[in-house]
Amino acid sequence: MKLFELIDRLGLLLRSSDRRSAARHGLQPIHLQALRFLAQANRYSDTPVAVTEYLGLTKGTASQTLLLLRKKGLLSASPDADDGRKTHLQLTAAGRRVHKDTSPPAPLLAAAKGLGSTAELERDLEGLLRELQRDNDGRSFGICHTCRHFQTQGAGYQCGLTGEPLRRVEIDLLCREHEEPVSGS
Amino acid sequence: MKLFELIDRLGLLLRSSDRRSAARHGLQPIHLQALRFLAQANRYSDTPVAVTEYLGLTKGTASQTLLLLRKKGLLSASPDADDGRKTHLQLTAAGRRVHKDTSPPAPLLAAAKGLGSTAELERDLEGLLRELQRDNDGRSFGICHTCRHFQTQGAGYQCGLTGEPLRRVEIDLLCREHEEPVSGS
DNA sequence: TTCTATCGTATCGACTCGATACTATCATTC
DNA sequence: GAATGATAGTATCGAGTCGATACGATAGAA
Repeated sequence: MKLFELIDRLGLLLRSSDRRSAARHGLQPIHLQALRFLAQANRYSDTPVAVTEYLGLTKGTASQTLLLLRKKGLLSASPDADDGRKTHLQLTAAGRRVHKDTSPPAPLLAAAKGLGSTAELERDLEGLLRELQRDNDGRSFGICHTCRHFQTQGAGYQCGLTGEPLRRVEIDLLCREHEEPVSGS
Repeated sequence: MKLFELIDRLGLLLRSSDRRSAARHGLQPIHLQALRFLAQANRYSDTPVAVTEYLGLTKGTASQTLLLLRKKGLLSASPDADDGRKTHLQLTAAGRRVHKDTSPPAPLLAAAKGLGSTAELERDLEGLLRELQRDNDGRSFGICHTCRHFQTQGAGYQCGLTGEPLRRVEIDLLCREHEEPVSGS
């Protein structure tokens, strides 16, 4: 199972690279992961539960991590207008600075340069990812406009699941409710 | 930088999968990583320093992790015959059982099945890996017989760096001193 | 209204992790 | 041989992750 060893080792290297860049900001690797996700999450996915699912933690652990990020001033929180249980999280200016400084890690960027085209590599990894997350928790966290529920509405867009209209900038973000289109469309 | 996001997410899923299977044995993900490495490490690499470098930790942290694995009876340690500073680590029968049960993680195995040939994927990942570890700490931890110092000696093998003869089973193991062959050979 | 599911926080104990300090052994140099 | 420096490993400390458990608050359904 050579493929596993390669991915495993790659993950190890990226993690230790993350550890170093996180340390520059007084953070842990998991904090960078959380910031990366929230920087790309749409309005249905910028909440503690979504972070919990994405990072594969329990909600208690995720809550602690997010609390620390808020305390450090990298995240701000605002209550949902309609649902009193929900909290929406946004990167502050400081949070965006940290995110920009650490994503993607410079070493990987350099490494990819020496590889030429990455198109088929990306296709293969995508396939692997889809299979894995089917097993994991069922959530794919895909990009909004590639979703089964994504609809065009005249000149605009809307989500078929919630019925809400979507702004242009939202359709490229990650969504917790994302589902692969039914095959054969 | 789509490639980064894919690898990042893949690493996250594997890690959380590791976390679950580690928990079944009362362990943390890092313990599985250590066992995986030691199960493949040759006689120059089955020591705490090698684990330290491979996992990208500090030696203090690695020492603690290994101590716990010894306390749990998954690793045994024996002093080096020639160098009083060195300690060699071996998986015990219990350690091998845990390793077999958790490597590779079942979900990945299943995911790879639906992918067909993984040859070019592996080639690409290997290239990426080589670049990354050049940046990281310089050590590639490659397989003995692919090393610049690997030599055949009559019917046997030997390491050109230490001058020691190598047994057949050793030449497929990972080595801390591994160096890519000089190009053009 | 009651029941249940969901969202989020608080607390506890085991463990990771880096930093620092320390011991012991080997290698080099004088 | 003795001093010096490099290498291998351990011990301890504080901050933080992490799962488990418990809890409170809101929402939705029966």
